[in-house]
Amino acid sequence: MYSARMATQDRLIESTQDLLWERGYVGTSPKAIQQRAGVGQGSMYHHFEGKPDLAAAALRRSAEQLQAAAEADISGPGTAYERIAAYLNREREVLRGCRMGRMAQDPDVIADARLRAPVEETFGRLHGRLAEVIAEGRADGELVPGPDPADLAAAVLAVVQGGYVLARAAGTAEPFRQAVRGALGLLAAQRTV
Amino acid sequence: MYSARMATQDRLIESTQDLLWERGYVGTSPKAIQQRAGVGQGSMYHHFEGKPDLAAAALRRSAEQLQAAAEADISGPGTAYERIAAYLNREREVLRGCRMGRMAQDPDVIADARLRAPVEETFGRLHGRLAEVIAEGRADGELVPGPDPADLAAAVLAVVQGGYVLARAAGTAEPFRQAVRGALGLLAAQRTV
DNA sequence: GTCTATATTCGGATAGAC
DNA sequence: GTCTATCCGAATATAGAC
Repeated sequence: MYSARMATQDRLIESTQDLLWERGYVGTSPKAIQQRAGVGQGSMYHHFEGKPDLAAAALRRSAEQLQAAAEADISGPGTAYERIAAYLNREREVLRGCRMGRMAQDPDVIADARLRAPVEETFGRLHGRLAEVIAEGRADGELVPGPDPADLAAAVLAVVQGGYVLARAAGTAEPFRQAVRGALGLLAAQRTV
Repeated sequence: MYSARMATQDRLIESTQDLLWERGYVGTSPKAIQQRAGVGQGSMYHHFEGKPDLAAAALRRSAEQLQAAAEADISGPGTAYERIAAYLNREREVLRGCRMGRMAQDPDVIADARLRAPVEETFGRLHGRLAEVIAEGRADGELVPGPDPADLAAAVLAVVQGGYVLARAAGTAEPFRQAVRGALGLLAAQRTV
């Protein structure tokens, strides 16, 4: 249930964002969305064509938010290592998992280009930015020559996404934190300092 | 549809294993299981109490199979690095994702101790074995002193699980392979050789 | 052990009044 | 724009015949 001040569309979108995060696409029903938004059936179908349409809007918004948050860390001040560490250490609410990564598991999302696009784009951009930061670190002499920056960037992203998986499986955030420490330990060995 | 030779229970369990992998727990209906197994309603409810019971049996079996496969790589011949590389490079059918990791996303699985146990146990054992191998590599002088073996083991596991996520999001196996190459590149730098 | 009814609720949506 | 009524099929099971 959201502020009565907020526009109906926005309440519907936010409810959908939350439910997709918690329960995934298959597990999210229009009725549940309406109830959480405090909105009736007719209202939802007036503003959106149906569940896929609303989900697409919710995923687009989540993608924007996630990209903005990650960008803030990755493009912050500091060395390449520090910026990657900032990104890795930012992650929060580990047991809720990643809003975008979760969607990658859902066959109905993967099968629908409109739903998959925000997910693919989010990881594509993050990957690109991380690879740039690593390449800059190399160029500056901060990092030793070694594995392809694109490969390292993928490994960093994977540690985060996999960390979420391990944490949820374990019922505790500890595996996520271990994985991040492990990855940072390995990256630290790449520094010339 | 499975061999008519196979016992009804086994056909039901295998159908369930496949469907849980493809569609997750929420996305898997008793009817779909029966159809894939070529078995009627009554038959399924004769052998199993219901969907949760059947899912528990399927997850237990998948857990055994996954653990055995991973154990074969991790405990094979070679140095610590080579055994980890064997594990990382073994992964297959990347776009299908991990049968166990997928379950970690499903709230109904996570919430039910009986369903979550096989998932938790699988990752727990894999983590333990990987940490042992890394610790052995340290003790043998193959690997330089560095991050906690438990942290490195978690990072390795996370790279695999996260690699699956990135690959499915991208619609191609490439991100998985990049992440594995990146992780192996970082691990290679830990060798004393 | 397996099959065919039957039951109940939910999922996803349309129709039309206000 | 929002509400209520209604629709149809799927999800998950139970009952009882064979």
